Amino acid sequence: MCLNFYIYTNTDNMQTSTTEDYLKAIFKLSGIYKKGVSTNSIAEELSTKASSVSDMVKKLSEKKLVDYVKYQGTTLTKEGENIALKVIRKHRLWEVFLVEKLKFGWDEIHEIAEQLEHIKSPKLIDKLDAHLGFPKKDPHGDPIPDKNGLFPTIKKLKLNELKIGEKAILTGVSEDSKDFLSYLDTIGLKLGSSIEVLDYFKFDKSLKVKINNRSDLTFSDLVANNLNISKEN
Amino acid sequence: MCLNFYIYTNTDNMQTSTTEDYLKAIFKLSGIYKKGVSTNSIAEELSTKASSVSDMVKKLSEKKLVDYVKYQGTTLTKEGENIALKVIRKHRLWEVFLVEKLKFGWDEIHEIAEQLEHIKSPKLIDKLDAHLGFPKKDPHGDPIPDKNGLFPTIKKLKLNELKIGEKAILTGVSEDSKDFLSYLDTIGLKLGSSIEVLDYFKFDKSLKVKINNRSDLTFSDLVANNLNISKEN
DNA sequence: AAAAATTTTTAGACAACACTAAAAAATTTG
DNA sequence: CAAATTTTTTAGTGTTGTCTAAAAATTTTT
Ligand SMILES: [Mn+2]
Ligand SMILES: [Mn+2]
Ligand SMILES: [Mn+2]
Ligand SMILES: [Mn+2]
Repeated sequence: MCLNFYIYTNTDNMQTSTTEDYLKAIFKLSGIYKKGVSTNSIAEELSTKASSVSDMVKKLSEKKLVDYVKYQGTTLTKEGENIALKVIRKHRLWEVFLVEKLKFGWDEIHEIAEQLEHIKSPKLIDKLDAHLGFPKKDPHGDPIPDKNGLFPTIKKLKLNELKIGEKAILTGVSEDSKDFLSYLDTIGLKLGSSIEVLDYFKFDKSLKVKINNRSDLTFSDLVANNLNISKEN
Repeated sequence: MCLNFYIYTNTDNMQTSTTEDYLKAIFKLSGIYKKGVSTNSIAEELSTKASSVSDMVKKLSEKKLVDYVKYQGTTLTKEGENIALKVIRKHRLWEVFLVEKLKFGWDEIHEIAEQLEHIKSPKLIDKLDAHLGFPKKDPHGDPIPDKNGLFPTIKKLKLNELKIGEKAILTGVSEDSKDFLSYLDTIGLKLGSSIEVLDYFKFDKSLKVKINNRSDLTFSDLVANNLNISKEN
């Protein structure tokens, strides 16, 4: 009887799309700040207010999805991380679908995937995965977690870490906004493009680069910081 | 100034998935009862309580999506009907996707489509439509409204309207539940199957039928009433 | 280490939706 | 047509998630 009570406690652990978005945001921010994630940073990531976040992390903590101590930030529990990884898997697989099958541009898919990632079905995602041929990366170069939430941790090298004269291949982007991605489209930069650093200006940290051995142009540090690369040779 | 006010009034007419489901339910029920749709019937269709429906139709009426007079039932306005038809278009296109592309059975798709139909994106559905080759019917034989909400009104003939000796082709089903559809699967009945009425039992209105010129079996009136057919010859 | 600035939490409201119980209206029945 | 039954609405609550304003804690500055 007492055992029963224990077992069935917390069994109704189905998430709303809101709680899924919170867990995803905390997961993303955990990769950046290694300590507990700050209330303000979650609020900014989700375009909401700190007071709303404060309320929510308290509730997530009751559900044992996060560890939260007042004034000391939030970290995911194993359970919370599992849920976040499942949502990220769904988000990235749907993004592949939108680009590969429906022919959307990589700059148009984020908002749609933000909705599709919350569709609940035990079978749907694995069927989608198979339909897409078990892709390993999404259209932005991000790795897709497998059924068990595992994916290779690729050390991300940013374009602004290169020295003058070095060459690299674009392997991913750290920013999914339409503004950023359609700018890359207009300059002809896509995953796999080659980038050579021609010059570096100390004043504003901007870079003069040559892309695809053709056009010369200048990247601000902010742009360069959102371009993930792997060094050539 | 006054004009401005008028124009921008009611401009924020974005629906929640709840209101979309209400509008869809009212549309479906309007086809059956030609008068105003009763509060109780909406409640039953949506598995909710009459008091909740009473609240909601009042709100939908304020948004000019339904006409509602206390104690006299609810009907869709033109605007409400347009929204309902868009949701139905999305539901049926996603069902085609799930069966044709992801290889789901027709008995597994209803609940998933019930979620997918609420995804908001101006471009998504037309791209999906193109990807699927502009299908005209969903996996249950229901017509798919076009971009403008138009679809042919097919007069539905039900199996229990046939006389002994008549033959027909299964063109659709009026019931989407897994229980019903997987029963049809086990007896090998699918869209396009031929059905011949061998006998009719007055007592319970059940029918003895031969399907695909092979097996003989008996259908209750309830089953026969959910099988849509077109007469052969 | 006190003052100032920033971050975080609490308090109090609100909107959307759902529910139960009870009241009111409409319909069916005898 | 009055009584009984059914349908519908209202009243009062609860839950989830959001917000603003104000209080409290923490961190930074001087
Ligand atoms: Mn989302
Ligand atoms: Mn992505
Ligand atoms: Mn739905
Ligand atoms: Mn259908």
